[in-house]
Amino acid sequence: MDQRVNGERPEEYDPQKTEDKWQQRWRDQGTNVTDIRGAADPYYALMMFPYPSAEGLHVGNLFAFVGNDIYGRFQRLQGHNVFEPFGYDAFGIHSENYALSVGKHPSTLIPQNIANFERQVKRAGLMIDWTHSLATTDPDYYKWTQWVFLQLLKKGLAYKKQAAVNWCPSCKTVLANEQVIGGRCERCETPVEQRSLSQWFFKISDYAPRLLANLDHLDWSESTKTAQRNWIGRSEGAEIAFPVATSEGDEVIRVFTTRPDTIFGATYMVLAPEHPLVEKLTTPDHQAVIDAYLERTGKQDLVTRKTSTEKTGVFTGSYAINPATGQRIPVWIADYVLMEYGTGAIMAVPAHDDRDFEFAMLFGLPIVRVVCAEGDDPTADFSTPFTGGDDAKLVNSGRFDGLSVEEAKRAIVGMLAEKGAAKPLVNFRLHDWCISRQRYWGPPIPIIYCDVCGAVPVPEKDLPVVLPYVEDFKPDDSGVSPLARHEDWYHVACPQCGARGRRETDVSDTFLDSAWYFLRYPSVGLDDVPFDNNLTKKWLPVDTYIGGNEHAVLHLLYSRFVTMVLHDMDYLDFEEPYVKFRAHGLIIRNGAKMSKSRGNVVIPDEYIATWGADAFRGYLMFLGPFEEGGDFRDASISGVRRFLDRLWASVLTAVERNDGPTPAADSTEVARKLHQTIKKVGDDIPRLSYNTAIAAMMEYMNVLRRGERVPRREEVEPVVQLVAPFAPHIAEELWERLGHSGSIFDARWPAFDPALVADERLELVIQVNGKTRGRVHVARDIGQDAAVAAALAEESIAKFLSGPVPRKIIFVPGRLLNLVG
RNA sequence: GCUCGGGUGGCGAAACCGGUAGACGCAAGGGACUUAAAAUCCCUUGGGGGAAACCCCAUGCGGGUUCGAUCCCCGCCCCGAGCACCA
Repeated sequence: MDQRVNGERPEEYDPQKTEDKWQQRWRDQGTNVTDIRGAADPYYALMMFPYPSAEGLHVGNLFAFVGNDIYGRFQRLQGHNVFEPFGYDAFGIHSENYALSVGKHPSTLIPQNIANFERQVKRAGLMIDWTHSLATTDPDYYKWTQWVFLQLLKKGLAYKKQAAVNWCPSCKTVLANEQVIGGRCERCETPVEQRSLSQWFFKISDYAPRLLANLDHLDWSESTKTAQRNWIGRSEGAEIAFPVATSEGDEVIRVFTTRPDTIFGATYMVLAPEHPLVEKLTTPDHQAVIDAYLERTGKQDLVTRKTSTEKTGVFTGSYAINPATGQRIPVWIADYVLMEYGTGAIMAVPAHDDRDFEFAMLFGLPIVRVVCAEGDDPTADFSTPFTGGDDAKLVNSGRFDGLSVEEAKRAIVGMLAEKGAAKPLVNFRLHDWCISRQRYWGPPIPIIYCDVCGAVPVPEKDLPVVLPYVEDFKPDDSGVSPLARHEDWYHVACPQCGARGRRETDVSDTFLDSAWYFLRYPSVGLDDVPFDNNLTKKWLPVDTYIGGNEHAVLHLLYSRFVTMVLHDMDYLDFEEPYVKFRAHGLIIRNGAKMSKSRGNVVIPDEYIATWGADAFRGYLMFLGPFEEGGDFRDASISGVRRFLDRLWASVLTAVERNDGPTPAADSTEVARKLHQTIKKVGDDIPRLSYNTAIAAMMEYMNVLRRGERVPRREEVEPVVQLVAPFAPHIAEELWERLGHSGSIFDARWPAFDPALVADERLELVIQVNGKTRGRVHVARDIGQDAAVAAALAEESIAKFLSGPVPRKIIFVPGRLLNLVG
């Protein structure tokens, strides 16, 4: 080493040794245990808990955890009592499918996986309070998951209905809408079929307006909020009644439309195949065709239905009356109209809707144009529907001709409303949350069916309904959970009347487990309440939440919903669970997605063994912006490791240094850089701009080590503190060697001197006609006239001006001077 | 198709409010140390021109606004993620 002081080779940095030592000490001294009851200044830094897979911790998980850990450690250095808990989302289809594939029971596999995860997470040096960890599979935990179900039931927000549900023929279970991706099962990609089963639902749709409105006030990643807005899917429009033409009764077809202004162009109607009026409206001569169509569409799986672009449909033989024109229009059935949205029926306006246009062209139905762009000929032929345009005006619409689209919407709904034929309506795409799973590995839904009393909730005092050990937990085609095979468990007395009863055999969706876990963490260990009132007041809502955007619409929406319900039932005094949420980016490997099949998955253990946890953490944070993710390249880790090596060497030499004179000018430059770095890192961490924070520290080390000078203690000590959130082990070790006792995380973040942050001399950029032509050294507070004089004094700058004096001067104090001329 | 990101050297990236484009790091080349190698340290490194001082070009493409555009506006192209017949 160049910087050795007395000729001896300084001790080399040995990450394994340092990291073992400090992990041991943290454990022994309870460094990371939060004073849950006594904390004066609580800060809840939460990361999404993982599903403990058999493969172990993925580098993507670790990326998220480290990002949160840095944030949490930084908050602690600011003086907060930081609570950074960890747990496992251990129930669910992933675990069960894996257990099936290796022929073992999940109740033996999951504890193994958790032990492995815990080892890996500890090796990474996260500031986790292990005295408050949980697994959703603990009866102590799912007791309260069942309790949450009972609260929703009590509030009238849980109900059972026979419904067409998404059925995965491979996993042999019902899937929530969110688990169906492009018509396929999100786990196994098998095309999803429709099945009719009796299922438990949560009325999340009742909360749609609030779930949407609150988003405006949340400090969340914008991309996540957008995803939720789209998922909730608010549309403003009107419900309009079309009387059926031939019926002697007063049958009407109700439709939802966002374009009531186009009603004069509604030339036919379409019902979804499952629409209840189909039977009534089918005329005898069309019966055979309709039956054949229903037979065909009923059997279709979701992939065919959702990916086929071709329109199909049949005429019922019946007509309805367009309430605007009074004309008879045919009523068709087609599967491009969905029963789940709106009323399951539409008025078709082929001239102004892509789908209706395609359908009308295919079946030769009339197309009437009722909206035109300004100056267009309404009678001209057209080959594509006209769906919008700011200057659009109504035509062929009687007394509404000439109105703009917005005016016409109001006027036409107003006119129809007077006749009782329409009302303004807001629709949401968000469907109720189906929580029933005909599977084994989940918390049993706490319901008992009694022949006398019907569906009876299990009394809260009898919770948990323990998931019994079932040797053969393989799901089958019956649509009944494997739990029904456990006779002793299945048969039970009715808690109300004592008559013979049977347990509900479905378990609940994994997303219910994770919808409330953040409420439990502070209260882990308490068995008489799901969450203690005082602890909840102290710690919640969560201060910062970090996780992946893959949960933007699933977990994050459900946990908001459950929190709102518990708030409405006076269990919580807040209705939004996460004050601040940031979605981290995705890590790819050498430009490609990581996947097992590509064989390019980064296993953290190997890298940590080679480079040390601190260097690995640092590299993960350095490879790209935290919120955007980045490209993991093996060769690049050495850069961060070299930085730590240099920090180590510099601190050791500074400690050994015999204090001699340091050139004044030099140390001033170092001091300025140091204070600028303290400011920069302190600004960057709260913005999650970890990559630039690390770059700033590297830059400082480069300045510090320039030339032959030996660094002074006060020049390295603050850097050790800055680096602590990123590389906690080496920071602790160096802190100790600098003569401190106790954890560096019980010290305070260093302050910077504002006077040193600002350079006194300024390199003013001189532009001529917007092009940089030079820079001059001037006093920081130089005025415009002096700056211009200084610039013109430079021949290399003045020569670019066409005349002796600039025509125009733009002066940005402290930044630049632009001379035009 | 719709929504949201993104496109900057050989590579990962930076530029925070419209003001020095490429910080920091990797890789590469050269040098020092070494019997040698590794490690370490120092130097060079967007492209083109020039002996040099310097000059020109350059942030996916084409326009525009501006004294000045990676940044704002209009029109395209490409990549990624999500949603997808939602009336």
